[in-house]
Amino acid sequence: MMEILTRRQREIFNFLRANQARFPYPPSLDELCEALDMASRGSLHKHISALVNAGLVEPFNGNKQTGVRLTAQARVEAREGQGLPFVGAIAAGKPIEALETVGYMVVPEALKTNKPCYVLQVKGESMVEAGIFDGDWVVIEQRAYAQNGEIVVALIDNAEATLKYIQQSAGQVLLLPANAAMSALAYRPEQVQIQGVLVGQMRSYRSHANPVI
Amino acid sequence: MMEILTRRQREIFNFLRANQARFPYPPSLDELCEALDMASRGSLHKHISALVNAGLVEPFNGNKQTGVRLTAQARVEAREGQGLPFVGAIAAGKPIEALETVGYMVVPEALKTNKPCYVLQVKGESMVEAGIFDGDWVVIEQRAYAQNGEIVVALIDNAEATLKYIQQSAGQVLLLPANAAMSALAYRPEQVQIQGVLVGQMRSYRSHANPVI
DNA sequence: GAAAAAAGAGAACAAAAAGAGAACAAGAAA
DNA sequence: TTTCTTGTTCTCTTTTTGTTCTCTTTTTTC
Repeated sequence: MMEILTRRQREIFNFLRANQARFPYPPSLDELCEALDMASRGSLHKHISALVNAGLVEPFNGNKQTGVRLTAQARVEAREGQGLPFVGAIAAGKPIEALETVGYMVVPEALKTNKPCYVLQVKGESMVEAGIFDGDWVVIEQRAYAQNGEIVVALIDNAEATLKYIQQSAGQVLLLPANAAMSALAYRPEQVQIQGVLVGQMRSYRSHANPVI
Repeated sequence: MMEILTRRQREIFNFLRANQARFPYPPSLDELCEALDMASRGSLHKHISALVNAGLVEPFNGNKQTGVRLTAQARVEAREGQGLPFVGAIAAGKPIEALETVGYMVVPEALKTNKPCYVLQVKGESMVEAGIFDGDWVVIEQRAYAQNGEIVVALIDNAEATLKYIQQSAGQVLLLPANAAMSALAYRPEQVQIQGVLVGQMRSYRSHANPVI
């Protein structure tokens, strides 16, 4: 009954799971062919049939319905992976490590990468000229290095975490605010630990919006 | 009784849902035909009938009323859908009515309200000082009125749509950009039609992020 | 390398869905 | 009245979609 999936079948299932938000409506076999860069509807049908058999995709003519849609079970599984960890606010004098995961926040696909990401709330005015305001949420891709000019979460002297533009050169790391009222700070490379790079930003214009689920 | 909608039926339903406030009055079948770029009223009628059957659209002759209007239930369902309609970019010289629902975008709870909302992509620099940049996505609550000081999507002379601060007084409506290089514009109240109010904003720092596809 | 399994291309087919267009009655507007 | 718009019902054609084949290519396994 519950046959084991082949590699390609699992590949297609993962594609469906990861991209269900891409399709406004359950995709037809033809549409899926294009999305998967396949030329033959018949070939794809073979795979989808296997997924139906495995209980991961709704059968077509069982319901009189067109389009490939995941079963409820498969969908729940997909949603668990949708939220990013929300680790609270980026507060001066407090390393990110000290921040626990407070909850999870659903973030649009376009605002994250396919690497591990987390969400921070911004405190302070240091990046206002970059369009990042006090209270905004930022999506951070977790990594320890950055390109010059990127906006990073940097931990300074293992004590203070800030969101700033970074400019690295031999023997010196510059952290540049986007605020004419503040000045750039220079550090030795060993003082600065990159905790992630900005990949997305969000703002609510409601007074008491609560992001966490 | 509650039949399952076909793809086209759901497509049309979503169109209605996303555009209900864009029609001053409930649209007739002919008007909808034009909006949907269909040539045959009879064909559309078939779809609308299916929606009536599904309890999503008010029956015509039940009420002695013309025009297609959603049922109360359909409005509730609008909230259950996880994504908001993404209606494309807000471009100068183009009324919002002309924009179709291009797709759907998953938006954090904190960035929307419990009223109908939709997502627009911002074109232009008129709101940079409010932290809204070219290419950002904004979440708009669909309503026809606004408080002074709110940022609104305004349709001017039924032709041009923009995102601006609004300042209404007797006999005059001011639309204020957040850009020192641009100047405020004054209109008579009847020239300005409010299409929605800004409730959320998002930005991606990835190069080619596509929210809907 | 041979055999087996998996994946793919492409054609053909039936059913469903979508669409065009005509016709008609009821009502509103001129 | 006449004219126009509205919803409604038809028939007919076109397009889309799932399904089932056969055949070829690629990958895996022994």
